[in-house]
Amino acid sequence: MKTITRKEEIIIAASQLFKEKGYVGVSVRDIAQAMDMKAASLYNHIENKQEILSVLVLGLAHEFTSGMTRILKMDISPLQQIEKVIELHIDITVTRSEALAALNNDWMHLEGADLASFISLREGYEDDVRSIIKEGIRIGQIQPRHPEVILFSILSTLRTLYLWYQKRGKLDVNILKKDMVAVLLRGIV
Amino acid sequence: MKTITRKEEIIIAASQLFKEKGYVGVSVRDIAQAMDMKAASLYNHIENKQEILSVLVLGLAHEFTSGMTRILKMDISPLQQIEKVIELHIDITVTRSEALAALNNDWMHLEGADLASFISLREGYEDDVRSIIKEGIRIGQIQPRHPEVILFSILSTLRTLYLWYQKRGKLDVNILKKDMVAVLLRGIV
DNA sequence: AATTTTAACTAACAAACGTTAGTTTTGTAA
DNA sequence: TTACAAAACTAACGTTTGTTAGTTAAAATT
Repeated sequence: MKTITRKEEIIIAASQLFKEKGYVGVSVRDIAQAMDMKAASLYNHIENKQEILSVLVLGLAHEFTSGMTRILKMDISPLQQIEKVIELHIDITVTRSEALAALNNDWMHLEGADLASFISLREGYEDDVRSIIKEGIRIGQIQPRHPEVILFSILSTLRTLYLWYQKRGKLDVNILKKDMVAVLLRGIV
Repeated sequence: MKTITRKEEIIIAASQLFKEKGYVGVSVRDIAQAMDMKAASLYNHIENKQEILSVLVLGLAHEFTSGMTRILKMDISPLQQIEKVIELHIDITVTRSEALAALNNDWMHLEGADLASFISLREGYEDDVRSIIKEGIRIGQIQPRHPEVILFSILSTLRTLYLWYQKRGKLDVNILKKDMVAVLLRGIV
């Protein structure tokens, strides 16, 4: 029985506000109002405002990293790994779109160790995708284009999918995966 | 002789700060400091803080719109029009990356008529790209995939190019255009 | 040389910010 | 029923926010 703590409720409420106005644009009083309580009461559950951001951003970053670790362990071709990466992003987009917004737009408002930790996780993740692409090129499975262009064009599409997914009536996830894989891998012509 | 006004200097300085910390994360005192003056002095040149954002975002939105108008007037195929759209985005990314950051991340902090005007410009622009894609599909030049997936995957890549362009050593614009067109249109396999 | 305009300054404002301290209410366990 | 812990409250704090008013120095115009 997975029960939800008050702290988690606060973080969920905050993440929805962050998605609309950004971390700095949302005050603790805004968050409190969304929870139907007074701002000071929040501090019975959280240490400070930044902890909310940290839980959202670092929590999600670890989800990506562990997803990547799982993919790298699979005994499949680079191209199939890229497919798995696309599916990973889509799954996370569907289930955690608010946290994704925070990760994309507000990570720079982390400080100290949390900020350093996030940057390192993100760089590691990009390095992993880059390696897959390079290996795919090496064995002739992927076109010998500048790897950075490929890396960027795939990742930026996947990273901003959350902006678009819900707006367009939440179409079926499996159809979305199929179409995204097709468009990203095989192009549109 | 195109001289630069003090107001424009302020807007340029502000846009660089906005790119790092976001519109709400930058105070007018931050902007003043970057200009080596006191915050109150800014108000000899601007009406208020939001005017800076408005000039950046709406100015750029009109650049996109007029670029699109130019493309739609050309007597070329849908696929060639998409190519032109890609080139338009790359040109703007290279010359106006700070304003692009504001347009992407801070447009929601506009208010009233400016906000409405931006939303309408953006929707019109997306409609234009969508129409090109649909026509391309109709005449068999573009794969009969869900047009929204194609639209989104191209636009999101182009919109976030600014995040990535400068980081990777500002490679040659023409090479970039060629590679982006290839990856976005013909895929990577 | 006198006048006007431009663009900086200092000082201050009311409002909003994140956060703390101390107190009261609410729900659970003895 | 009492005792305790959890979670709300009120009140306030020191800062920072965007902005205004009034003043002064320099530059341009008459």
